[in-house]
Amino acid sequence: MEIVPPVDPVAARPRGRPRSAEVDEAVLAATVELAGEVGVSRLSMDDVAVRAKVSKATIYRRWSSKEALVLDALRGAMVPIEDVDTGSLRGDLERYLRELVKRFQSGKMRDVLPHLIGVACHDANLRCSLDDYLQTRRVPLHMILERGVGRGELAVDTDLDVLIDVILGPFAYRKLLAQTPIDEELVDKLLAIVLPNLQR
Amino acid sequence: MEIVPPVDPVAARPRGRPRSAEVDEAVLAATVELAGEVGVSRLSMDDVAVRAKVSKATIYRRWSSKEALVLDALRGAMVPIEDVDTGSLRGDLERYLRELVKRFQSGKMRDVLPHLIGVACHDANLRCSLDDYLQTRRVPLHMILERGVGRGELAVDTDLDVLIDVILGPFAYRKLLAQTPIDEELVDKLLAIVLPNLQR
Amino acid sequence: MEIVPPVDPVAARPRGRPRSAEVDEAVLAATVELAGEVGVSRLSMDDVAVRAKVSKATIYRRWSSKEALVLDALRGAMVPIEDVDTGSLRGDLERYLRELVKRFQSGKMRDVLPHLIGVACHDANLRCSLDDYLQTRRVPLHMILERGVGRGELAVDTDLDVLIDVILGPFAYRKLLAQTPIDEELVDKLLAIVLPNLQR
Amino acid sequence: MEIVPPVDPVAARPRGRPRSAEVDEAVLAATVELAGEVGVSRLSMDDVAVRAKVSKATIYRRWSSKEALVLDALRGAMVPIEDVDTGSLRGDLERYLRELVKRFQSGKMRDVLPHLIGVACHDANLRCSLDDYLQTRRVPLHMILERGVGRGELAVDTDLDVLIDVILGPFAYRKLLAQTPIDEELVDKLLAIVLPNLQR
DNA sequence: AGTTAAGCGAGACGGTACGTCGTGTCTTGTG
DNA sequence: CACAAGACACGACGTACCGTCTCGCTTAACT
Repeated sequence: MEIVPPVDPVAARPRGRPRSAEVDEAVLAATVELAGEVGVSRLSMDDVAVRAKVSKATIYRRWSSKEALVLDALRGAMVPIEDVDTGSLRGDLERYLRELVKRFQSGKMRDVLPHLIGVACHDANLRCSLDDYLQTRRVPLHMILERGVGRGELAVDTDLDVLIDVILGPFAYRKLLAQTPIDEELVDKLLAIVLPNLQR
Repeated sequence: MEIVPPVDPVAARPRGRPRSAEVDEAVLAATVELAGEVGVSRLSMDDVAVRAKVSKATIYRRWSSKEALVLDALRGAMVPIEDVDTGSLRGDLERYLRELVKRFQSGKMRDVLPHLIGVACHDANLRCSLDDYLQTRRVPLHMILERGVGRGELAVDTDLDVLIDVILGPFAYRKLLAQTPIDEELVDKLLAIVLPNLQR
Repeated sequence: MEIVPPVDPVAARPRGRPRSAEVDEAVLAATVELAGEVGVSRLSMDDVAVRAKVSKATIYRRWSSKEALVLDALRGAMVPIEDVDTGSLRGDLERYLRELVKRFQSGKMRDVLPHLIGVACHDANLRCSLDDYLQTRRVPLHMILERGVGRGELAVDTDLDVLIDVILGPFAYRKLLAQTPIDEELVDKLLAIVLPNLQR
Repeated sequence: MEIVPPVDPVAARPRGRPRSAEVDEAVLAATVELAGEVGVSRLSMDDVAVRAKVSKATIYRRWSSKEALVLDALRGAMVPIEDVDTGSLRGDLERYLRELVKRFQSGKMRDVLPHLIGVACHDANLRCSLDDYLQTRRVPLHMILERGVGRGELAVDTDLDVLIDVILGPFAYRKLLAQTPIDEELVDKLLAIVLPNLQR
């Protein structure tokens, strides 16, 4: 999303005044603050600029649109879930999903995703970044499931992608549509439904 | 979403000139047309008014915002799925989900939902109507599952609501987030995961 | 301005329900009140209708436009100045102008005229009624001046119309443009300038 | 009327991008054009914006309302009458008033004043600018009359302000109220009434 | 007494303009 | 060059007012 090209460590020394790193921080911080306060769709670039004590042009020099900025802020605010091998598929999944619940419960940037998916419908660039973002949730899950296959806990011909959809689907559904709570209970019941059927 | 209160079955005739039914039709039709042509977010109230040959004030008299209107149009465009008892849980579910797939595939109003859920985050009224809308999908499913419990195909202590989340979740996930295809294959694999003991 | 044709005492009996006289009063009263409170240009027909406890259609059945109504209200609020023969041109003029000053000082409907003249520019109907209204000020003056000619206090070839313009002009100027006070002092000084030059 | 504060002669350079002078010109020109074509009251800000190839927001950044804009345009369109000393009060006045007649006859912006004075009643800002505008007509007259006093053509104790009201009053009356012609004849007869002792 | 045409209250309606807001770009002067 | 400040084009927003209309009810005068 960033406009800045990947800087070649040597050569590629851009000419004039270098970009201030403080600006990036200030803008992202202001974005997170405002998104939390008024929601993403009522967050305006002018407000972000004022809050970050930065000019709008400076923001647009780094992010191509409001959504690009917000997505970047979201990504920054998203604490990754590292994949730990607990020795069993059930253990791995349980650990992973409990962590996921924690992420969902942390209030900040709550309505970011709902807003972004609407915009992503007609913004290929954002669409792409959003996919990218989603992978950070899918990838560890994929590894967990692969280990399960390796251990013989899952059939070799299981379609892991669909299985991931089935596992993450309820989270998406509750978050985006039903607005029902995402909690430990959901994890337990979800695993109770899905796991027994997967055992070899 | 309509502002008109539920009409008292007896008397309760509102006083002045009654609202024209043609206006409702024209506006909803124009909304569906425009949403299909340019997408929800590029649909403007001015355009709807022009297309429906209606004044903007008239639209706002009935719908409190663009989203309220669009949601109403969405509801009208949503063909319900009737619940048919095929004799088995698997049969019922399969039939229901295959119908659901068809609904998702029909292009019109495709990006309506993604747009609405962003707005519903800070619009209690819309939130409420959206919930209402979602029930249209959950209710028949609930009946199917209840029949399954009755037949002994599902354990009596199954949490049907979570099960519905698990069934509808992958659809929501693919539609709203992953943008991956929603097709017959998904139905097959989803059922294989959720109902393996009932398989064959 | 009234749409009702002058009723032929005999014949011309209109058929259906006769118009209510109370309505006329209530509407004119409401108009005067509101014009005094918020000014003519911020007075709206809807507000008048509410205040008079009357429907808008009923108002428009009697007056063709907001301005027609306001002009009618203005005319009703305008206390005429009767012409009294004091025996001398100076006496007549002085008396008349002092009365005129009183009329200008009475606050009600203060900004009616300013508003109407703007509208009259592109409303022939109103233009006509306005001329009519202005005559009620000019006619008595004309009589006074004619008596002056008769008494030999004015030259026979004096252009009375221009003279009236000169006498009323300063009032119009102060009222509409300069917003400077219209008081006894103005009368004295005006007569001091105009009268000596008119003596035969 | 301009929102820009009176620029401090020294420094006081405002910070951001300076306002474009072309915009002012384009907007004022468009206003004069449209006012001439359709009249002030049918002139809309949207039309002005389109004609001037400028955005509405830009117009509102400079003028607080339609009337403020129109008044500014009026002021620009008003060709001043310079004061020439012809050697006599009568000569000066005659020359000045004949020029004034020409201004009134020039069609452009004809109904601007009638429209503005209605609005000025409840718009202190506009009221103020209007007074300012009126001074442009009074000041030269005042100088003429002062010279008249200096020459002994007018009594030293003459109230010049009232005299100006008497001179300009008939113009205002005919223009705003009576809509009767403002021509050379008026000048002659007005002077005959006001300055008979100086005649011939 | 019943008929009938108009008056009337309520409020929907088309149309038009309003003034504001938000996005993303552009243009200054300054560091 | 980056940056702050803020002007700018574009386009949508939701509101307000005008004058007309469409209901159902009421009121008299005429049959």
